[in-house]
Amino acid sequence: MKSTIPDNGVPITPPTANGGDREAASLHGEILLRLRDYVVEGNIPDGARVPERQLCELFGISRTPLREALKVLAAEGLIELLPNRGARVRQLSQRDLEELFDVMAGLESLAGRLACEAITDKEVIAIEQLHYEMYGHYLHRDMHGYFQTNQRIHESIVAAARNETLKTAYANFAGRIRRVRYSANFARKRQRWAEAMREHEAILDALRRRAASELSDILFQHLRNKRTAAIEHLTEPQEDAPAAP
Amino acid sequence: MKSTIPDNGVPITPPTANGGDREAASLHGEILLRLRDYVVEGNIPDGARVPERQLCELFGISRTPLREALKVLAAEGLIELLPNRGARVRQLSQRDLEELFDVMAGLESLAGRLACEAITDKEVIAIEQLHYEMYGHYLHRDMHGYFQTNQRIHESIVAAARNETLKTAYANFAGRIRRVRYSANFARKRQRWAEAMREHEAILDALRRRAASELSDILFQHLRNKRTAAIEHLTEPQEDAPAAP
DNA sequence: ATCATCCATTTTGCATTCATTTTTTGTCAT
DNA sequence: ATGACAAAAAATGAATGCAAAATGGATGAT
Repeated sequence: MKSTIPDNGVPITPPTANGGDREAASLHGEILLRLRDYVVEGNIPDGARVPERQLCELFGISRTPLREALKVLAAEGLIELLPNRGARVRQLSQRDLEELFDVMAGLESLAGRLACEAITDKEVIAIEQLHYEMYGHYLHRDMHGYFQTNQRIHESIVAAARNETLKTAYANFAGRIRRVRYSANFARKRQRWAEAMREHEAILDALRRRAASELSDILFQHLRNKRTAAIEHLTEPQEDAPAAP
Repeated sequence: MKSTIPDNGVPITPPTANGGDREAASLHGEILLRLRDYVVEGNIPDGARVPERQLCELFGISRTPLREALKVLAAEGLIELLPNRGARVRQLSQRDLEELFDVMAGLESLAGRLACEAITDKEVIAIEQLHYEMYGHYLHRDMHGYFQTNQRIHESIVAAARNETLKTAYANFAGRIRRVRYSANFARKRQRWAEAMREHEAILDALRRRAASELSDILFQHLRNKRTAAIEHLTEPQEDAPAAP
């Protein structure tokens, strides 16, 4: 007789679409991670077909695990599956991007709200540190450093929300956008940069006061503005380098 | 020479994990839909292993497409993959449920915000209609009807957000929760029911005024309260049937 | 009786094979 | 040359095969 009592093995495969952790016990899991990076990093042009056989050679595997990974990437929205015509890299329309940014904004807005309930003083201080670091990058017009620190701040807020489900979803959507960022590097307008700094001040302030609703609002607006800048950048490609305040 | 110019075929496979639309050109897509339903409807007990071979017989297919579907369901978070031990239905801890509810709350909060930007008067009126209908169910203590209408209201709000990406993500998370709901039927406390009605009044009011931030707040709080009720229900199983106001 | 060990059976993971469909190439008529 | 058509080649999607691992049960020691 077969028992339906759950066994207590440890799940190795990520519980949900997962770009963060670098674990992989099975071949298909390993391939999933590698292929996702491969696509996100833009090794296949937008809208181009995913060369199944070539990738098999590249990774040194058979088609079965690769195809399994493709199905997952399709579910994540990174690629599309065409009936009898394999997979192709999903080309995001401007509308798609707007939608993605809005969802990201919603998730971060949520993260801020939850963070207010759970964040420790120590964590707030750490974010303050990052904020000043970022301000330094801003003053030195170091865009790369600025972006990196900016991202760390947003990640810190998501981490402070104490919600793994949210974190995973956030990582998933971030991955989809990152792919676009690789091809078209988002340069911000000077004006927008100063604005963003001010918004970050407000974020920090609301976080200090644990003002959940307020933080939620500010974060959404902040991401919304980012969205506008990004979309504008896509339509009229180049923009001036940022200058000091 | 191979061209990298995108061909213009029509993608049939859902762009992301998709429980809503009933399309499927490929076998694995068909199986994905059927298997997802099969799991969500609770045909396999919590934490039990997913019998690969049996399901193949049930669906009349070979293992390959089934295994592909399993990988996707794992990515969606409905099942877990154990290395060399197949798949098992993911058992959600109380913490997992709390997280899921919070993410749902965040998504609906976002939906409300976006809806305020895009919703038409006609749509608002339609939601008002649903609201009165729901009130009728409330007065008649028709819990089933109440739930159904309630769900339609929330879906209407999500639809009014005009964001397919959001809608898809919402459906995905809703599916994960629905599985739990099948096993433990969420009965609400009488007091909570009256409260929920009041909250819905406020939701409708904010929606009429297109008060984005306010609606966002109310929706989050509304879902938060739902969460509390649901979790309480899980720990102390049964509760009284709702009475008239 | 309880527990550990070994072996048969089953299951899993991946590679390989096979039937279709699509894509490319080649031919011919205009 | 250009286009239509047909055949060859390649690809996709699914089924099958095979080695490795896990499971279950029998055996034997304590």
